[in-house]
Amino acid sequence: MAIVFLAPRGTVDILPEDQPYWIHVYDVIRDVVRLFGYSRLDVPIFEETGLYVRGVGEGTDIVDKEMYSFVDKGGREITLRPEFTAGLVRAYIQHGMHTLPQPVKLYTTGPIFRYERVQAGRYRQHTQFDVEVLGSSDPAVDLEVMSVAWHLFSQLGFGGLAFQLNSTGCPRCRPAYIEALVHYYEGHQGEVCEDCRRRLVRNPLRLLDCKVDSCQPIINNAPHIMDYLCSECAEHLATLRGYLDGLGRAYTINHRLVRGLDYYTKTVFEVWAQGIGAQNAVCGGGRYDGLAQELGGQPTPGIGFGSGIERIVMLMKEQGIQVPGIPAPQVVLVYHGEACKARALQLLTELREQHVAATIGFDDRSLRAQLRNANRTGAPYALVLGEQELAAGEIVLQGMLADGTREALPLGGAARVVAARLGAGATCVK
RNA sequence: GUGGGCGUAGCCGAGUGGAUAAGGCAUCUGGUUGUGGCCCAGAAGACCGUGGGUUCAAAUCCCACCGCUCACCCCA
Repeated sequence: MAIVFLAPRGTVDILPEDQPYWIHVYDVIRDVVRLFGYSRLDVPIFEETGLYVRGVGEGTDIVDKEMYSFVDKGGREITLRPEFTAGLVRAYIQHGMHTLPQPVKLYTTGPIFRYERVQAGRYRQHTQFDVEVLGSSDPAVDLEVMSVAWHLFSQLGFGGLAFQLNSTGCPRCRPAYIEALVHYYEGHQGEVCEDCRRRLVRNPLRLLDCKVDSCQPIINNAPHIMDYLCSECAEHLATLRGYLDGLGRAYTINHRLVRGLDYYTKTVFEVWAQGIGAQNAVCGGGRYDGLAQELGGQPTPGIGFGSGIERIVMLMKEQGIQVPGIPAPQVVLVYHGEACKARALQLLTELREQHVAATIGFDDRSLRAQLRNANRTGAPYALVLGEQELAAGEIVLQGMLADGTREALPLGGAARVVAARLGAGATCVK
């Protein structure tokens, strides 16, 4: 039989065998956000296109070539969310959250859509854990947000992650830096790659990001934004670094860290991993003190990050991190003959009402086939009901983990007895 | 958008011009009219990615397209 339909390019099915990783990541996220005092706010999967054009910025790759945009039946311009921040800031403004105690600490998880060429660790639909803190420009909030990421990765058991930190300045100091950078590169036009000549006019900050060998000496001698930060931005970074050093956090100041969204101001950071392909960022974020105002709200500083769960799961596999398995049923019902099947279905319901995780085989297969499948589930017990037992008003409880000891129980009230028997038992993990 | 690699059952994979396209895993059935794991036997499952070309003969050689994958760009 030829397979007709495949998952669309850039999308993946998260199969049952992968779910333990995902469940564990979500469990850890839940613990971390509780520990840090964050509230969940879910925003729609699609928004008005203008939100992202205004928020993320024209000229960014996301807006220029990566948005899944369409016109709905009502003629509205709609875009599948390519990031979380703009939507969450929109919700903050829409619901008057400036009236809440500030800052407001929010998180969410869910799918993100970007029309990109697929490669290892990069999908057209991926899932992010997103954190945003709105309403404070205190550098301690920068520390707080970075700490959420630190704690998450530490709780997941990762080693060898590299935290990268930089400042992108602000609208007051960044133009002077860009001007200096452009001026510097204009003197080296003949030496840099073709892409860099294009970046020079389109997006000068990205010049620092070039990986072409011949451009590296030029980058190394390029002016640093650190030397151009205004006193406010310089002080903000210095204070944050003081806090980080005080906590003994290892991080690298990366002069070349520039992020692809227009709204960033001051702090930007990423977390890098090795061994998951060329797309090595498992977390990226920064401060966006001008975004709320750009979106029509009161001036409201903010900072946040997104972290890609697909990449986190890749890294867990790469690092061999163990996660809890899927619980097996506690008991599997096995029957022989139609009368027994009908009675077994009643017992199945009774067991579930007693909170016993119970399953039954279908399609009237042979006892052997039913036991074989019961064994495969990893269930510690089977309950076998055949004509003999039914006639005697009994049912056989059979242990499945060892050599299969069998014990006859009265059929009436069997659910209660089994529930009591299993109640004290360990949770069974396949 | 650009470049590299790869397309043989659900999965892995042999086959490099010659007849009905190996084998393993998984699935189903049986060996035990009512008892799982191990073992054994059998069954089912493939328009060899699609289309065209070369040839007496193509899974195999050539071309195009499609798909997957990795990398560039950029990002999570």
